Amino acid sequence: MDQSVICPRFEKAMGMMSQRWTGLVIYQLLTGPKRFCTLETSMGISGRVLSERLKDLETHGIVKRDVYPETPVRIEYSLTEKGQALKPIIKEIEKWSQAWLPVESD
Amino acid sequence: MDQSVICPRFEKAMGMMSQRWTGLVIYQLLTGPKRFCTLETSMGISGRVLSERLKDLETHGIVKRDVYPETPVRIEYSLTEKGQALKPIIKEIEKWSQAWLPVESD
DNA sequence: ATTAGTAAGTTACTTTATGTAAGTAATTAT
DNA sequence: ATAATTACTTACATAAAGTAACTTACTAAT
Repeated sequence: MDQSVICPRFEKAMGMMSQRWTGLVIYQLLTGPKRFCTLETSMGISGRVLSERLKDLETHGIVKRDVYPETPVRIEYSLTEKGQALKPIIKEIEKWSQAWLPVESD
Repeated sequence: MDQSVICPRFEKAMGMMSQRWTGLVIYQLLTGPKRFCTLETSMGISGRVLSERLKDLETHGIVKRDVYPETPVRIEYSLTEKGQALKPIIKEIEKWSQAWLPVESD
């Protein structure tokens, strides 16, 4: 019953971006590498889902995971080139929100 | 525990766009007004959720609902100016998907 | 040597969101 | 009277996300 008249690549990208938290994770990583606990507390996502999203994004080649064997261990997540290429999308969402949403939203 | 360092307007926009189906509904409406059953079958969304999404989008002033009392009744959904303003976001997603996703995706 | 602390997760369980399929209301055609 | 069509809604099932406690690996303090 899949009436996909829509371009499958577009549909895939949209499917990814419309998963809860994905956009915000990318937004956070646009300002530089971040560690797990920083993302967790700065965006209020649950560890369970953050873990899941980072794995997905890594699988899709959008996020890179680097381990620094310090003490305690430091693990940093950052955007790959493919991930950085999502910046224009985030910027357009930012522009739209500033143009069309009220400053005092409930 | 809400550590929202993020701009609340941006967060709201992102929250909307990252709800399942929202982006695809807008994508469909960018090509002109559509009726319920057309959206339903062309994108494979369930009627239950489509109904919910259209109501939300109408509440947010993004979608307009017009009733034509023909027989059987025709109801058309279209984008408002605020909704049309989302076009650049969709276009950027389209661009990214064409630049970074393989043609043959499983 | 035991206790405590920290980062990065994972696990078990609960709540919320979405899918499925059948049902409703209004109208016209047969 | 029965069937058909559109635009939904409702009841129920499954999938996704939230919550809080637990694990592993390492070090520092008692």
